[in-house]
Amino acid sequence: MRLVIARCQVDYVGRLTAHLPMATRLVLVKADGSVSVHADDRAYKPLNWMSPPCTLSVSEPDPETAAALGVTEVWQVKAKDGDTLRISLAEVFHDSAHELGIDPGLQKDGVEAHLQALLADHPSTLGEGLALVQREYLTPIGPVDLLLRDGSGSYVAVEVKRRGEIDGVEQLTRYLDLMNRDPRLAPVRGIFAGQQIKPQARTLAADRGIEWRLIDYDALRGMDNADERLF
Amino acid sequence: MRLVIARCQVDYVGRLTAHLPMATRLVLVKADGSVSVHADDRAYKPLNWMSPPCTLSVSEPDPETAAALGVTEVWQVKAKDGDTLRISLAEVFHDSAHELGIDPGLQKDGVEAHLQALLADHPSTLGEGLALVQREYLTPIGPVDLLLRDGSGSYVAVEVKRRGEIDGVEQLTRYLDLMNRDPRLAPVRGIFAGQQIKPQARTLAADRGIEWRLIDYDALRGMDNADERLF
DNA sequence: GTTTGTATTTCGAAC
DNA sequence: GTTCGAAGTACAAAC
Repeated sequence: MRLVIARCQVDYVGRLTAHLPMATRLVLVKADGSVSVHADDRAYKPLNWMSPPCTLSVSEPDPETAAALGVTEVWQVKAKDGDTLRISLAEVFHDSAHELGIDPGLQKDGVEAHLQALLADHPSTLGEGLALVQREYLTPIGPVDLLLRDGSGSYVAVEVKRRGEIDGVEQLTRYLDLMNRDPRLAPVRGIFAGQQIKPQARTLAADRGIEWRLIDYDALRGMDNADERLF
Repeated sequence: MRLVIARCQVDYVGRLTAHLPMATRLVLVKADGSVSVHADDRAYKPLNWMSPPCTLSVSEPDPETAAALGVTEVWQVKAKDGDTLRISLAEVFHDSAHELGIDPGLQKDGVEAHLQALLADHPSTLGEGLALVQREYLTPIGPVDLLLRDGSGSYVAVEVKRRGEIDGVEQLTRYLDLMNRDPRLAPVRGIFAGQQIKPQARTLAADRGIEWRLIDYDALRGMDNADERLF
């Protein structure tokens, strides 16, 4: 990885045309050839970037820009589809290269899938007497996250979201409409479950006769660990 | 901005739980307090990050981790809602700080808007005998980029994209369906125009009876300059 | 302040 | 390879 701190001007021509006036910035050139330009704020998004695969070529500035802006070097980063990032470097304050090696990669925990798995193991969290029939129960328009059965034998369709929003309620509504047309399943009621559920999603769910449940992920995980310890 | 290249282990607890095993990475600490951790690939997204506002505090590792992993320093980055990024530093290969100042910011240039303006000025580029009726012709479901009329007086709806993809064809299809229900407009035919048009967009357009046209942006701009010179 | 929509989205999985 | 959906999405505009 090469780290360059320099006064530079950046021009991008590709999906849009963008221009960064001359200022001091960090330019990162990574081992995969990708290039990014960072300002001194914002953690997530670079000011400008070129995703790999792309190729960097260094050239001299034309005499006028060299004279006018003090540009000493021009980096041209090109993608296969012609997208171009042009970095015109003036003063270079820092320039260093480092060997990093391949990263072992991120281990994620707690995504929607895990939430679904935990709820599948502990369906009673969603309501007294509920039992799992099937995960990812397939309907013609897609899979229902959890299909449960309550104490009286009625089916319950559950949609699990990390953050419950309106579209999730719409999705569950479509499943319920469909399932309730199947005499082997009907009547099916719905539960919308999420770590968070937006106010409007709650309102819509209630309006559709769908129950909603807030899920305490940490508590569920605790139950799971307790299980592992017990058995 | 502080640049640190170090062997480190990273743990994030917040909206999810994530873990990065010990490896050499770049850690960026920006002037707004934000922190990001980069591997030696991918331009856009850091491996891990903490968005501002957040606060960084440095502490000693507990003796066991210090002994086991060689951790010499622990950085704890906390957001207001409790999200925490913990960076456990072992070997530090590089550590430097730089004053960058406030960035003047990105200037985006709407190529699509310009393309539309140029085509409005030169509608015959899209076909013999075509003349402009209106730009941004409003339908109940949104504006059609260009409404033209051909030599026989029939209307032509034009959708302009820098990169034509399937969704653009779908959009134009909706406009055409609607406009063709208006007896004052019907029959309306469609032209899908773009600097690039993806193969599947071409296929879909053809299938829908929509013509597509590749636009030479530079040539159009040339025509525009020529006009300015003439008049 | 909250909701909605966009992004040079990126990224991964399913098909 | 293409399409679809999720993301610790981030980010800006509209309400």
